[in-house]
Amino acid sequence: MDQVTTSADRALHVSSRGAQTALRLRQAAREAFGALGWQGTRVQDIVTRAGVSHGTFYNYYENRAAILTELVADSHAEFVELASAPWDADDVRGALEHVIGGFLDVYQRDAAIMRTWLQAAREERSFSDLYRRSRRLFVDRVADHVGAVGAASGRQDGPPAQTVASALVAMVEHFAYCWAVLGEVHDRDDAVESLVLVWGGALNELAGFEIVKRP
Amino acid sequence: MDQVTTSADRALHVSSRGAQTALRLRQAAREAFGALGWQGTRVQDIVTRAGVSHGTFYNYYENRAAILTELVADSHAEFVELASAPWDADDVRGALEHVIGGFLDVYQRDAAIMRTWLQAAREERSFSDLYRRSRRLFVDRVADHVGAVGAASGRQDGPPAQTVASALVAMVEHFAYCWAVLGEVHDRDDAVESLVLVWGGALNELAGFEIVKRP
Amino acid sequence: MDQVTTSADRALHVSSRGAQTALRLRQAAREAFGALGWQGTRVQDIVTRAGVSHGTFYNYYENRAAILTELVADSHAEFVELASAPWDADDVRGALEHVIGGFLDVYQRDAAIMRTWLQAAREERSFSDLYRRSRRLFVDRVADHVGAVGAASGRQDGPPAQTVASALVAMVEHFAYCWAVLGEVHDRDDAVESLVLVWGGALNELAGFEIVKRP
Amino acid sequence: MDQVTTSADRALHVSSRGAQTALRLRQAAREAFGALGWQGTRVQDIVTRAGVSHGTFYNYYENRAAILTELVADSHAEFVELASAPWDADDVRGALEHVIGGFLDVYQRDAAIMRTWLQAAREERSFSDLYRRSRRLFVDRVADHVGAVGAASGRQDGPPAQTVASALVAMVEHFAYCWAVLGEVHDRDDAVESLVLVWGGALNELAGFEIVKRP
DNA sequence: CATGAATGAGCCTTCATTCAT
DNA sequence: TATGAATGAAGGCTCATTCAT
Repeated sequence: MDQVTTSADRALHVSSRGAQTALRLRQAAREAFGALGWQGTRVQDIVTRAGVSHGTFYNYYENRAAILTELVADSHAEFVELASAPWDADDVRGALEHVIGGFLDVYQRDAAIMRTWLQAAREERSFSDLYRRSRRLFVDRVADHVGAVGAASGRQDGPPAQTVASALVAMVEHFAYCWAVLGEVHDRDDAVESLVLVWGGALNELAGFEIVKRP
Repeated sequence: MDQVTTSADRALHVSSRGAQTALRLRQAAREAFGALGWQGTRVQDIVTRAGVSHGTFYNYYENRAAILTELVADSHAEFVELASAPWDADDVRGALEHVIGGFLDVYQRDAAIMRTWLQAAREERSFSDLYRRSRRLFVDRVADHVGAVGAASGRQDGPPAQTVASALVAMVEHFAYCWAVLGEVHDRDDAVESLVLVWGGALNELAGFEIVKRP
Repeated sequence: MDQVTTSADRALHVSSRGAQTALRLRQAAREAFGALGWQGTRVQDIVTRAGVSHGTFYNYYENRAAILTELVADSHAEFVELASAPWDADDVRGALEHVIGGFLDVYQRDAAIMRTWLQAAREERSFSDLYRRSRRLFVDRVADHVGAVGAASGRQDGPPAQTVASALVAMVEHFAYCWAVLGEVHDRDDAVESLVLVWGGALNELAGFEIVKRP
Repeated sequence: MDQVTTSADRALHVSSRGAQTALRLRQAAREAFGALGWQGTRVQDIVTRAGVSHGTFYNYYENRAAILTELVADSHAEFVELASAPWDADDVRGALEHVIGGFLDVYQRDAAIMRTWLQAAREERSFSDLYRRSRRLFVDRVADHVGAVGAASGRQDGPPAQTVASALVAMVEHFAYCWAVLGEVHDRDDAVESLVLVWGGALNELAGFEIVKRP
């Protein structure tokens, strides 16, 4: 009886026309967020780019955050995949190059969304939660490896694997941000080499021998 | 009506009463920004905390950005000092521990301002410029050292010093952010040890020998 | 392009399928208005309950008001019938009990519509006109009786029959509203007895003798 | 720290200028509500009449409902006073004339607000609660009297005093509404006489003798 | 007949900033 | 210097209604 109805009970958008419009809105949002940032983007900026009316937006998304959520989900999925990729224990350098290179590539391709995501994370809980979860995934995975290397070395006095892992992930992540979002100039392959060099140096320190060999 | 008002009316706030008010506003702003963030803080939030009227704010600061600029300047100065501190070339480990530890300490003490600064940097050019300059300072300094170490090793094939330096600074910086702002849990000394371990590992890689010795 | 559409396209809804849909819409509207009130009910709330699409509504009704008009017409017809029912002049008490009891019963059964009708009457002229006409019917009829009773008493100094009648009808009507719509708790038979008592008392006053006898 | 600030923390309006503006807003609201009703009145309609800007309204009232609440409070206070007035048990007719006449006068003077109040009561809980409380006050008071009269008569078989009282109050109230708000034409003194006649007739029925004598 | 996507006018509310006192 | 009232631009969101399929 007293059932509450939301604007979402309006449309399912299963038709091809509806799907088309949703797609155009997403693309328009991607452009708008990229150009104007999270705070700078008004719903108006999105619908103008999409060539639809203001009201149409609300047939598809509850608000500005909802559409960003969808865009972010795509990037997030790619990171999850990267973080879950198998790892060649016999070729640590190769594995590092692959994962770090992949990370930089995804980050650069989605730079606009990454920037917006991080902006939004400052004011909307859902985005910061997703960011934290995303980061967690990498840190935990890295901590496993770091812990294993440290344990194999037989030395007991090193710093916690979680802390080392947090530092390594922070490096890659923020380097990617400075490069892809802030526009710091680096050659992509130099970047991978540098990050692998640092990461490898850390592993060598922990292992006590050259677990990551010079190329 | 015929009372003359001079431009000195809105003056330098050198009187002790004016200075008092300005101080209270700055402290109130620090609190407000810390609690509500950059986008979340309205001028109202500041004046309420300062116990002054709305209009008074504009006697001292042009707008919300102006007061943050002052607060940020303090933190920035500390970073400049850190980045310019002398460097003991004979005790690289000790020097690293000192600078990195100092950085973490400043960051944590000023966590609220750092958070706000970075938020504001996403939408106001002046803050992002200051951030870039601040970061540049560290990166250049580190690049000098990294370059020197690499040059001493006699090897020509390593990655650019600027890129390696960017990665190392990104690591410390973003680790500090995750720790002090996002609330990731790490012991302070473990954090320093971890960061020094990674940084030292990188230098050792570049040097080709143990320039940074195990503790 | 060259397909011709005739006005018959939007036609009389005489087909069994059309009639079905119209019926479902009316029932859905009855539910929706009952649950959400006049201002609170959107076309969406009706079509959702009816299980038809948004556009379909407008194939049957011009707007929200049109469908309420139909629902209200039913209730109105019942009141007209009540107001026009024959009146047993020899058993005034019995006649009063019958009409007042009938009024309460109709009012309670249609409480949801009555509530909505009166809400809509505050902002749409057509509904308030209908309300006025409906009320007029009762008042005029009662005024006839009151006038007759007063005239029979031979006294000339009483208040106008129209005014007394207006008061009596207002009593029954608003009591019914408070009971059926606002949820004031009264036993149905006590209610009839109370209203008849007051009404009868008034007639006795006017008649100057016990035209309405104690039960 | 995380204290929430509302728009109400903005101004206290203790200055004469502020009080002036608040007064103008209230008068403007009275006019606007009177002319346009509850649903029909936009904040814009109020500020235009008051000759102030849109934003100014929100310096004084949280929203449209807040300003009506203040206006309604005045009328409500008058009803409370009426309902609490002393009652001359020796001159029931005089007492009835006084209270009923007073009620009609207040109702007519505040007709615009009464209309708006009742409109708003259909959709905002606070207004309907106030209405219920207001009505309750009268009904309870009347029920006491009706109960006393019934008890004095020694007859046990009458309807509940609460139900009779509800009917009597409903009569006066809705008659006043039809007269003052809907514009039904009645002479004020005839109206009082009619209502007293009915009310008195009811008391006489209950008492079993002429407790309310013919004038 | 049914569908549901598209439209856009319209209202509410916030808040940075100005300015007369 | 301090005050706080006034301003008004700006943006979010709703929902009745239209219309092509």
